[in-house]
Amino acid sequence: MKFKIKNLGEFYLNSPTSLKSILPEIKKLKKEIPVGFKYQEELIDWHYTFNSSSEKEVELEPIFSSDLNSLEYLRHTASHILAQAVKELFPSAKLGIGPAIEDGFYYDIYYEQPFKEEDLINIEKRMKKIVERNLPLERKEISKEEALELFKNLGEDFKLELIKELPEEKVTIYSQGDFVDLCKGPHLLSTGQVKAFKLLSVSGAYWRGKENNPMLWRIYGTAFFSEEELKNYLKRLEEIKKRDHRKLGKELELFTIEEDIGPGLVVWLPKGALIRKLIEDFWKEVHLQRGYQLVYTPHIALRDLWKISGHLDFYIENMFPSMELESKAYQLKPMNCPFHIYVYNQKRRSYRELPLRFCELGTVYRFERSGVLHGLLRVRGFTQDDAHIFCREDQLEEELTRVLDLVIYFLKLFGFNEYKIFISTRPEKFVGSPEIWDRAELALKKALENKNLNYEIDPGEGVFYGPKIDLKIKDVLGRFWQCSTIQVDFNIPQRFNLVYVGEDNQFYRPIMIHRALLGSLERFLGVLIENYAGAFPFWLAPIQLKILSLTDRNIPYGEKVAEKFKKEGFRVETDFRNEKLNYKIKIAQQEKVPYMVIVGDKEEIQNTISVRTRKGEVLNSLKLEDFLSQLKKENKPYLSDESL
RNA sequence: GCCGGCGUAGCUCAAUUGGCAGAGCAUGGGAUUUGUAAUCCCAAGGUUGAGGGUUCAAGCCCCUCCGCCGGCUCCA
Repeated sequence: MKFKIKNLGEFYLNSPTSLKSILPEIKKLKKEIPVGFKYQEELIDWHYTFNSSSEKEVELEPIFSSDLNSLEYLRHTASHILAQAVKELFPSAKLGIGPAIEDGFYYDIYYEQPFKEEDLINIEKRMKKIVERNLPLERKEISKEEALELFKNLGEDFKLELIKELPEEKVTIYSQGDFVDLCKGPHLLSTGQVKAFKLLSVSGAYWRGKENNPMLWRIYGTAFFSEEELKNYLKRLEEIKKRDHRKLGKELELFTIEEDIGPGLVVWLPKGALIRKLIEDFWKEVHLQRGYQLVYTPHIALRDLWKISGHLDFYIENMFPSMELESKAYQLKPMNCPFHIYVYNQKRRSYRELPLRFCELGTVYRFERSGVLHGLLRVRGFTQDDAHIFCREDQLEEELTRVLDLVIYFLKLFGFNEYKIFISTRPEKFVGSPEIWDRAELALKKALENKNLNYEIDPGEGVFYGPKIDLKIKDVLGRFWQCSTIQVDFNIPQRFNLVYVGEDNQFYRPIMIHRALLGSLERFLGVLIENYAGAFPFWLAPIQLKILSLTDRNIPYGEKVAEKFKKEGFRVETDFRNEKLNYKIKIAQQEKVPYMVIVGDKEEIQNTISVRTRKGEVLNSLKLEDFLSQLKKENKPYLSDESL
């Protein structure tokens, strides 16, 4: 068998042995030794054995430690080392699964007692010893029967369950020293290659994520090829902690969630409310410009409305319970769509009127289980930047394209230029005909292609009423957040018997698009706080300027300056307290005010101002008029691409 | 909801084996009149998340509940 390895040359193997056999030859090349290989889009390791001679020539792409894929090998091996360490320290522990994940790895392990933070320290120490032992890994293919026998003897009940469900006749196992695990790989050559790792946390996790299954302990960790990368990652975790919107929200007095008011219910404090107002005003303005019509609808409605819409059938576990009043049942709304249906149904609609686009910043209430609430990102009452578009089928693609255009316009405005986009297609249980689903899915794809956007398909993950596009935005720290969603709905127009009159005077059913661009204002602001680290751009800063007086003598001049800014519509605060300038700067800096305007005797005499930016730049003796005209230019939503 | 951890002044955090609840910041008063990230002094501030129990004595130990944090699951 011939192996062609990109940039490394050609190698030969006669009998079916693992790739390790060619390792000595590669070592002779005195080049970096690959971590593993990519073979037909799959990651394989040195332990991999090509068993048939039918493939005479095999092309392999080497994967080096600089390649992102290499982390999969490292972390997967790290998770085995973790499992081995736990088994050595706690022999009665039973192993669940232990994959490599985005930022590290975990292993789910059953044990009679919970693992504590101190246990993690000991486990980590034992892991270091296993790394020092530099145990070579071995891969073996065995039959299912053999595997069942092996793991039965080891008492690994969870592994038995996994093996029974595997479709293949043969399964692979990896071993290192005395430790054996069911695993399809890929792995490193030996445990000694795991250089920099750290265990991070432990928490409960149901076996296979199912609530009636037993709970295992999930130990999380991360691993890198160098100490430096590990250090950088830990630094990033610190940075994430510093930017936590719950912490900044308190420090900057943006919002509060009070035990006495209720879990998951947000109170916007004046500064946070102001940011929200600025975004809302802009949002409304843009929507009106783009052919949407603004509506307002109530927060509760008769419960029967939700019977017609189908929410009581498929959404009830997310709804607050009903309220009885004068023998009528009312329901707090979990969604805005039924209300917009009635806006549509105010009169007989003609094909000429379509598309109709109704938008609303609609506050909805959804019951979320107590354990999942999280700051602004997961709440029980939130305001969607919602809209429902009613259109003809032949308008679907164009409408979807317009929505995408709008969503990207908004996201760019806030500096989000990278996205992950997913199309969710027809699930097993669905309404409407397969044909109309196919046409809608095609419309979604075409709309994305019209905007030159890459996407992935989530097969079968659509809601039962129609396919959808979900958009995840990437923030400055490289994290992804789901905000925007665009959903096609064949169900609700039918349930409410929506029609329009066509050119031929017949009745037709419109298609409805649900869409939220920012998602919910609560979540979006939470993401924004973290993205900006609380330092909002000038147009959104709750306090744009702070006037700092040097001494009490300068207060009247300071007041005059403040008035001029206020007259131009800027948001100004003054700090005329009898304190040192340093102190006032420190405070303004903590408040993340974009510009500190300093007035002292010198400025007063020259009739100027001195400005310090929150980045620390100092501009002395500016003419007020010059600074004002600069600010006027800056006081607009930021657009990275003016052509949008 | 489940598992583990946590809950002390407005905020951030101390309080040894169970032995008089304390500091910094913020707040109020006073002194000082200040030049680019914290001037000094004084004062006030608490039913230690709530309720119950053990004890001569509970912030600390036990039970129940509430909330928060990290996960599981779900999603805007």
